[in-house]
Amino acid sequence: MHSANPKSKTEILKIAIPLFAGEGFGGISMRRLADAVGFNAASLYHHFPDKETLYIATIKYAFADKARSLAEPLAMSAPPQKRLKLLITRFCEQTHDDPDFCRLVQREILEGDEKRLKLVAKEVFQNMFQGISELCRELGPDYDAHMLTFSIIGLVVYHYQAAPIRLFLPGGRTEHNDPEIVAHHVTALLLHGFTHPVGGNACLQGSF
Amino acid sequence: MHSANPKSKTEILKIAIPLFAGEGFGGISMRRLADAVGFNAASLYHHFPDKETLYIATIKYAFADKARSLAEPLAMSAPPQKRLKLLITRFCEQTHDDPDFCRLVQREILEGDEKRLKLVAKEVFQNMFQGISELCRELGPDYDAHMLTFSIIGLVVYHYQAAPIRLFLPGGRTEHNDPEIVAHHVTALLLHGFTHPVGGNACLQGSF
DNA sequence: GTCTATAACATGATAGAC
DNA sequence: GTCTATCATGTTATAGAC
Repeated sequence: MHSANPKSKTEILKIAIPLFAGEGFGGISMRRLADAVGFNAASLYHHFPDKETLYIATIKYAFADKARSLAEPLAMSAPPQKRLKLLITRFCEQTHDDPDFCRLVQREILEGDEKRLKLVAKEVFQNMFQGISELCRELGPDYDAHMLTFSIIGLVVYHYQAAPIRLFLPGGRTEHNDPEIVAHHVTALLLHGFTHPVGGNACLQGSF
Repeated sequence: MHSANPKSKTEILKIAIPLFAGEGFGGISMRRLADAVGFNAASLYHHFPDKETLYIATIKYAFADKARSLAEPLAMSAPPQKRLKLLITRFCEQTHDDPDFCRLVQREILEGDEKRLKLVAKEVFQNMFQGISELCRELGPDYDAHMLTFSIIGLVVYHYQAAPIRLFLPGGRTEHNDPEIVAHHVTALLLHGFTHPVGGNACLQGSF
C-alpha cells in the first residue's frame, strides 16, 4: 500500500531491538523510540499501525535468519561429539555476541501469549531444536531427546542470562562469560558429567 | 512512624507478587494492584511512599526465607551423589510449585540494576550457591566450582523458565514439567553426562 | 487507615499542514 | 514521509475529608 521505502522501516526495527530488549514493551514509549530513531513520534504510525505491531515486527526482524545459522553446524558430517562441541561453541559465541537477541527471546518466553510463543518456537528454536534432538539420539540414546535438547540449550543460555549476577556470587569472574570457557565447560559436562574428561577415572564410581 | 498494623502491608505484598511476576513493574499500575487488594489506589501510598518502594518490598518479601529452605538438603550428612539428588529434587519441586517466585527472580536478573542484583544475589542465591559450590568441589574437583554451580542451577531453572514454550517444540509433553521427571533427568545428566546411568558402558567412549 | 478529588504528567493514537 | 498540534486516556502521586 503505502511506505514505498522499506529502508526506514527496517531502520526503525534495528534501533528498536536494543530498546525493547533492554526495557521491554511497556518500558519503551513510542516517543522514546522515535527520539532514538530521529523521527517524530507520529511518523512511526506511518510505518506501523500501532505499537504492538511495531513490537512484533521488531521481534520477527531480530529473529530472522537466526535459526538457520544456529542449525548450521549440525548439518556437518563429523563424529557426534565433534558436532556437539562445534554446535555449543557457535551457540555460546552467538549468545555472547548478541545479548539483545538473547534478552528478547527471554522476554518473549516470559511475557508472550500463546500466539507469540508459537512464533518464537517456529522462528527461533524449531530448526536448531530438531537438529539438536537428532544429535541427542546419537549421543545419549537412553535419554529423552526432548529433555536433553532443553538441557543443552538451557545450559548455554543460562550462563549468559544470569551473567549480570555472576560477579555478585562466590567465585564469579568476568572470564566466566568468555564464550570459549563456557563452551568448554558445557561440552565437558554434557559428555562426561561430573567426571572430568582429564581426570576421568571416577566415571563408574557409583550410582545415586 | 505510621502504619501500626503490619498486616495490611504484607497482605498487599502477598497480592502484589503474582501480579508483578506476571506483568512486571511497568505492566501493573497502582490502580490495578489496589483493585486486586480491594483498596483505593491512594491507600497504597499510606503504606508505601511510592511504586518502586512497593515493588522492591514485594521482591524482598517474596525472597525472604526462600534461600534457607533451598540450602537445607545440602547440610545433610550423606554421600555427595545422594545430596545432589536430594538438592535437585527439592529445587525442582520448589521451582515447579512456585512459578511466581521463579519469574520474579528472572525479571530481576533481566531488569534489575546493580543494587537490586546484589539483593537477589544475597537474599536468594548466596546460601544455596555456597552450598552447591562445596558439593561441586566434592563431586567434580576438576571443574570450576563456580561454573558448575551455575550449570546446576541453570539446568533446573531453564526447564521451568522455558516451560511455556515446551509444548510448541518437537517432543514436548506436559509430563516433561513434572518435577520428578526433571529432577531425574538433570541428576542423571550431571552425574554421567550423555552416558546414561542404565546403559553405562559408553562412558569412556572417547574424548571430543 | 481508607476514602474522594484532583493535580501534574506521560502515553498511544489521530488529523491535517507541508 | 515527516512534521506540529491535539485528544482521550491512563499514570504516579498528593491533599484533605471522614
